[in-house]
Amino acid sequence: MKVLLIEDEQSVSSFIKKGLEEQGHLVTQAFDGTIGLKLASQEDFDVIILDVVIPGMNGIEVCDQLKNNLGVNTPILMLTALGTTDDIVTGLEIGADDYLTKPFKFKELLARLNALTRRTAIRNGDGKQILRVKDLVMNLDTKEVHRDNKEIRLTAREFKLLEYLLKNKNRVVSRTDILENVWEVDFDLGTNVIDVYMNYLRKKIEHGFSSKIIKTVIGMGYIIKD
Amino acid sequence: MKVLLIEDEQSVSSFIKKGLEEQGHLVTQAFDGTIGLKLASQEDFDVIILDVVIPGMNGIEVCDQLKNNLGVNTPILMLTALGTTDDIVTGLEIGADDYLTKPFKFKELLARLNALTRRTAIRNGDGKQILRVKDLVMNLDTKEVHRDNKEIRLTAREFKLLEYLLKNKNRVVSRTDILENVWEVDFDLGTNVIDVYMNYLRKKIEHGFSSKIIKTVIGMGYIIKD
DNA sequence: GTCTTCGATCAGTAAAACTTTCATGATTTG
DNA sequence: CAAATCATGAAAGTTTTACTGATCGAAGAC
Repeated sequence: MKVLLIEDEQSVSSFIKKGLEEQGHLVTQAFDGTIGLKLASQEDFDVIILDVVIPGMNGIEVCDQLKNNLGVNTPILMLTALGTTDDIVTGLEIGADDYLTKPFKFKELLARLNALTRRTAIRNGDGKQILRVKDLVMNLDTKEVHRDNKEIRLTAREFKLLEYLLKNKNRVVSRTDILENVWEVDFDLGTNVIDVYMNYLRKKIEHGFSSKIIKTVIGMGYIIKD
Repeated sequence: MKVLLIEDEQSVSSFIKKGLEEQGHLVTQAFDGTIGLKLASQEDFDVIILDVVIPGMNGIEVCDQLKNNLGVNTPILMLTALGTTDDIVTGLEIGADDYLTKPFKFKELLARLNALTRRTAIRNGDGKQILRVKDLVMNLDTKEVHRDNKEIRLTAREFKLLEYLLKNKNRVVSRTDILENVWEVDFDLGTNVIDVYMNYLRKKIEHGFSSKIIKTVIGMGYIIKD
C-alpha cells in the first residue's frame, strides 16, 4: 500500500514510517504542506496521513485543496495534537475521512488506516475511475481529459491509446503491445498508424504545455513516466 | 439519510435520535443486537451506529456477521465506553468503519457520520424515486417527466432509455451498455434502434428548450452531464 | 370482428467526424 | 555518414451519427 505521510516532526514521521514499513507498506514522506500537496496531486497514493500543524500550508488547507479543488479522493487521515471537538469537526467537514489525536498508539493508527482503505476499496467498485500523470488527468467515466485544468478533446482511438499508455505507466510498451491492445490486431506490421496517432496525441496533450508526457524509446516503443 | 441506531441505553439512544432527526435524518432504533442485526440485513441503511455493549448479541458480533458473513457493506460507526486501544483495534479490524468512545460530543458524532457517508450517500440515490438533471425531473413512481414545469410524455421505451442515462449521469454509456440494459439483449444485432430512440428522446426533451441534455461522444456512446 | 392509432423497429441517406495510408523530411544509432 | 527509425502533413478512405420515411404488430375503439 502506498502511503503519503505529511508531517514535519522528524521523530513522529520516522516513527510512523518505520512502523508502516514493517507492515510492508511503501511510505513517502513530506515535511511541509506545499510539497505534500504537490506529491498528493501528482502520484496515486492509497491513503494520506496528514498532520494539521505543519509549515508551508496547514493541513486543513491541504485537505481542502485536494478534496474540494483538485478532485483527489484519496482517503485522508488527519493527525494532530489539537483534540477539541471543533477541530475534529472542521477537519471532517472539510473532507478528511478520519481524525486521530496525538498522542496515539501505533496500533490504532494502523487499524484506522486499514478501515479507511477497506472502505474505499469497496467504493471503487463503482466509483470514479481516474488516471493521472503529472498535471494530466484522465477520467474513464466521462471520457474527459484535462491538463492544467484545460479540457483536451480526444477521439475514441486517441483516448484508448492514451488510456493504454497510462495504465502501463512507467513501462515501455512496444508497437506490438499497442497494436494488440489498442487496435486489437495480432499481426500486420506494415503500417505506421501508431506513429501517426502518437503524433496526434502529442499535439493535443503536449503542444502549448510546459512538459512532454510521452517519451519515445527508439527501437523499443513508447513510455509515460511520472 | 436513513440511520440504524443499535443502542440499549434509553437515554443515549433518544439523545442521538433526537439530534439526528433535527438534522433531517430518519432514525430507526434497535435496543438489542439480534434485532439490530435483523434490521440491518433486511433494510438498506446509509449508516449504522452500533454500541458494543448491548444485550442479545454484542456489537462486535453484529459487526462481524454483517460485514464478514452477510456481505452488508453499510458503513458502521462503533460506539462504546470501552476506550482502550485494543478495543478500538478489534472493532476496526472486524469491519467497523469508525470508532467513537463515550462520552462524546454530538457534534463530533455528526461530523464522523457525515465523513463516513459522504461517498456512499452520493452514489446511492437513497431509494429516491426522482432523477434530475438541469431543469428536467423524472419521477420513477408516477413515470412522469417534466422539464421547466411542462409535462413531457414518453413511451415506455423512451422512458427506460432516459432513466438509464440519468442513472448513469456523468458517465459515458456505450451502445452495448444501452442495448444490454434498456433493450436487454446481449448480442449486437446490426441495428440502429438506439440512434432512432435518441432522436425521439431529443425531440421531446430538447426541442423547444434552451439547453441540450444528451451529449453524443463519438465512437464511445452518449452521456448526460449536470 | 374490423378499424384506427400508436409504439417499435428497420432501412436508407447525407454530412460530419474519424482512421489510415502514403510520401517526405528529421533524428538517432552504430 | 549511412541505415534504421521516427515525425509529420495532407489526401484518400472509412465509420459513425442524425434524421426521415416505411413497415409491422398490438391494444383499444367502435
